[in-house]
Amino acid sequence: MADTAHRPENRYGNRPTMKDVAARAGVGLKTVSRVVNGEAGVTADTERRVQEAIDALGFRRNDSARVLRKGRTSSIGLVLEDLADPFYGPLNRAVEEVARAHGALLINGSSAEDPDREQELVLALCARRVDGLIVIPAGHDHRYLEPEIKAGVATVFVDRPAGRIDADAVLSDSFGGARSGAAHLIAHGHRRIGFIGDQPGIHTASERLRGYRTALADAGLPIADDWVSLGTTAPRRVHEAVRAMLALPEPVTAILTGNNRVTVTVVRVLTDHERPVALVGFDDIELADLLDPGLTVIAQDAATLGRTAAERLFHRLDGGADAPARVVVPTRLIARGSGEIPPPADG
Amino acid sequence: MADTAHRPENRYGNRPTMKDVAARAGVGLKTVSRVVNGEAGVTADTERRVQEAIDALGFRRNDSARVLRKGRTSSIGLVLEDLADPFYGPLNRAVEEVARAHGALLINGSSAEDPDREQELVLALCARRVDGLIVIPAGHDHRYLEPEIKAGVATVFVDRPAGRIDADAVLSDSFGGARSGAAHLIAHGHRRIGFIGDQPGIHTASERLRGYRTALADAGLPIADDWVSLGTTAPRRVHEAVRAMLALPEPVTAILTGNNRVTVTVVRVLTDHERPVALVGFDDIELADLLDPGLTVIAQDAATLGRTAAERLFHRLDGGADAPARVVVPTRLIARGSGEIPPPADG
DNA sequence: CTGAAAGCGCTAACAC
DNA sequence: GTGTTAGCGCTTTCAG
Repeated sequence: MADTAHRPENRYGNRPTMKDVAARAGVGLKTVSRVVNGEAGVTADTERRVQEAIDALGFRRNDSARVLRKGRTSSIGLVLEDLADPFYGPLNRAVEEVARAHGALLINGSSAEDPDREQELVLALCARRVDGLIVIPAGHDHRYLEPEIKAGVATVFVDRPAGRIDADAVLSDSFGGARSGAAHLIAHGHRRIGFIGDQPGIHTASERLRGYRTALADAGLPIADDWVSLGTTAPRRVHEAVRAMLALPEPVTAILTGNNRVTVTVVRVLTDHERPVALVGFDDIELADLLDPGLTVIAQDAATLGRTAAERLFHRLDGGADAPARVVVPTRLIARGSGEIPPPADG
Repeated sequence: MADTAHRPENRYGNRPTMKDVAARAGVGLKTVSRVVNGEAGVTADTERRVQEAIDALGFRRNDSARVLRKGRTSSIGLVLEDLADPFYGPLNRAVEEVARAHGALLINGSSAEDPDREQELVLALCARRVDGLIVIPAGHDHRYLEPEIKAGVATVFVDRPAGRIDADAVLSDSFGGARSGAAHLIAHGHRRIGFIGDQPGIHTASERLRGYRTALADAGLPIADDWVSLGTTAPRRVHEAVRAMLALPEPVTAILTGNNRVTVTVVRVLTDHERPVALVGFDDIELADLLDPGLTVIAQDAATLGRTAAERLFHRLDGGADAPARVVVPTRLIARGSGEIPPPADG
């Protein structure tokens, strides 16, 4: 047909349109639209004829066109650090469930902890005109989002706050969690407690360090420089940090870790160590209860983090115009054995 | 302005369009389009003026309109069972990386192992006109996809094959993996080996059962009915199955599990059991090497599964028209101790 | 209850 | 180099 000759090659494989359905059913375009969208005002008989044409043609509404006209995509974007990280799985799922309840689809992407990639991804999502955005930030400067937010893209940050802009954020209680973890070790008699954390530029990492420091200060305990190690979560780096703390003239008798990647490496090192060393890890880990001793952790509630953020987002989309707020989700200390090991009698 | 009065309320928060940019820069619409898309044929001076207008207005191209015109969304859909399941994390990420390399975004969703929800999600993605679809099927009848596939939606199934349609599938070697796991236990002297698997309706579950049966048959070993238990992965169900096998007059001396949820429960039960029982689990588990004994597993390569499926998808999108194929990704047995426990001397 | 016309914001095709 | 026109497939508006 001359009519279709102008179409781009792979134009949806030449799918039928409402116009095609209308022609086949012998009705007007708008009537098809009414049937497809379940609107009232169509005779049962007309509806049947239209439905037959739809089935015969294999018609499915093109939401791209619908979106262009309606101005809403009914989709939200979620940018996280790594889709493969088990910590983000429950968060991702929780966001999805809320989105689903609001009839929205979820577009996902990983920043790979790279600020440029984060920005690229976020702006691509804005170009797609997602209704809202949930971001676990990799970068520290989100001013690039200002025009987008001004233009109406609701945005909620999770796990870490936004940098240099005022925006909603839903965060775990890193400070309180780390403080309670350190306090737990102190309560079990430890006086030389090491902290092995992530890079201090990361908000949660510095908050956890602050919690550790506060707990020790509150207990009137000093902190030696040798007891604190911050850096990448690379096993090698962590491995060396642990060995160094245990090789001190007065070695640490307990360790608090700043996240689960660090924890795993520390567990491996301690398994080979002759003397028992107490350990409290930040973030829960699957099977932590099956280890011997069981791993005592400060558990974050990733699902609540995601659900809260998504609910906040849809609150905004529903017109909520209150000032940007910071919501803090509590952590929970789960004692399983490793954090209850007492210091050696001579320590 | 009267011009904007007709617009829907929340129309992208009234973002500027190319027309607005053109007016402000004093150029034609097409020139703006050229600048935005980096096309050649624009003077450096014109380009600068357009760029200034873009920045001043905070313009960002509306991809919804672009998609409508171009006929391709540059997005693919991934439907999996549960975004929160750690097994799917690496798969998800691998798919994302391939999509990203092809300039496509990823729309994600969970079927929650519910065929109706799978269908609903898949059809919603088709309405969005995703270029392609990667599906971990929950249901067993995918004929609902026939019109979509015919209309040009490339579709690849992963982890389990499609039901009642002929489509590409990328699968783990469930049969070979289970067979090698059982053979491993036989090689270590076991003659009474239990199998605790998932519901037999699930393709991978029945394949793994078949691998178990084949290994025992190949070794000339009989299989008692009491040694095989299939059903949900609910801890309670698995717990009872294990206890029953261990309470037989001639109890099993080794167990092969059908997936990681089952494995976790079995480990818990065996920890409390007086006699050591050998265990090989299907699927690797984080920290499996830290358990005592270390957990011997048949590891699937979820990332390869995802990458292979995504590559196949883009191969199709690039015009690949070969017949639907089934690609099998090998598994790997990782011996860590639990699978090398010998049977008791009297067994 | 039904349909014709306009237009969402962009790109393709073709002028100039 | 640049601009004009048409139209992607749908929803909105308004007239029958």
